[in-house]
Amino acid sequence: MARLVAERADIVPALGELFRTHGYQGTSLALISERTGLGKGSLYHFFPGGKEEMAQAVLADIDGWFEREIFAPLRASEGECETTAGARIAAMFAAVDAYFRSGRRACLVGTFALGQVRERFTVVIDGYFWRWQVALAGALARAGVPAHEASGIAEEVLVGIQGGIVLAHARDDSEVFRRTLERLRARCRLAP
Amino acid sequence: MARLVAERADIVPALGELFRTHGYQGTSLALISERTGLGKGSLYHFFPGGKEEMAQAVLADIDGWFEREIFAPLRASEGECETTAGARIAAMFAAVDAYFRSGRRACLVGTFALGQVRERFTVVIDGYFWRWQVALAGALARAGVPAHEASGIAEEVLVGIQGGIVLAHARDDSEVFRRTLERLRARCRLAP
DNA sequence: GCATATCTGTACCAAATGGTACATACAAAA
DNA sequence: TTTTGTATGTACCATTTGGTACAGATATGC
Repeated sequence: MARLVAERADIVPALGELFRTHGYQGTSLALISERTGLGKGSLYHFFPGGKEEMAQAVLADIDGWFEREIFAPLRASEGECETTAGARIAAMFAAVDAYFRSGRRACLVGTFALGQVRERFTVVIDGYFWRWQVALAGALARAGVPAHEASGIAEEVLVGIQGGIVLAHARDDSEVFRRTLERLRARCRLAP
Repeated sequence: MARLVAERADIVPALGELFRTHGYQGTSLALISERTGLGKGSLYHFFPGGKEEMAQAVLADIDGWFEREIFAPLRASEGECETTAGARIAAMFAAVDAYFRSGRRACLVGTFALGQVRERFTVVIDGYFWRWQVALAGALARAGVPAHEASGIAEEVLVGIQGGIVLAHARDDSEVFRRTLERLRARCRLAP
């Protein structure tokens, strides 16, 4: 009985990839057990709430990552550090491209939003998109975009990212996603 | 044993709504049986291939509907009838808004594209988006949009529709979808 | 009226589902 | 070294899964 993981956080990323590619219902405990290498004993030790708690943990992990790597940097007001708001928006696009692997990786929040499972995770799903849009709109305003346009453009960016992921998957082609990001970047009045 | 349906086409729409909201794996035969009112006997009579054949039938049905109501009208060259290419594009947006119920109804093709199920239905998923984009690009060109821009704008429209659906679901708000369509309409240089 | 092809309900199947119980192995603190 | 809390594997559970078999009901053509 060699110990495989020290804490549950160690397998959350693997769980994330499973839920991404197989959906909530499509991710069976057998599959989870196989991919993580952990038996049911361990799984239910780390996640007493079973599959639902695993999904919640994954969503919290993703939410935390975006908060740290995307939302917070966007919100950081100028003066705190030397980078401009424009540079931070550019950094967001780069991070998004990397995170979603140019559209080859699905957005778990978006995937959950589309199905019936949404109801189980409403709060997280709702918060994720709202906080992203508000943070981006703020950065856009600080970058010189007229206040009444900022929120609309931010919404446009989120729509584009999600749509780009869908089309990239449908066509099995990451170029659609890259082109979309490029276009959105231009829409934010940033140099490529 | 009262007869409920004359032919399998009668229950395909109901199957579509089930797959839309519960996904492929989430749609169990028990659920199908309950919602359609048909027992397994009837279901396997109409769809000997089981669930997979049901999903294929639904996709074929959807594909046929879009071909008839969206793609073909877009392709129709001017002169065949009196409407202009611009009017046909406007009609497409209206039809899309109605079909997806302003984003409250998911796109089954998009949903399938995101998950692992994609592999089972690659051909249909691929064809659906390509034919749509090509037809729309043609109509745009005929409406006066420069040829080198038409395909890009068409892609932008498809991305926007899919992204709009995702965000409308996430926020449980159809306004995001309507705003997106409005914006895309403007992008096609059409009056609202 | 009768034969035939088309439907439909029920019973059944093996496999997989999410989940529980518990004895055992391990590591770190005492 | 013993103790204690943390992991882990295995066996097991009821339920549900997708799918089959088939007898009986219902239409339709002759």
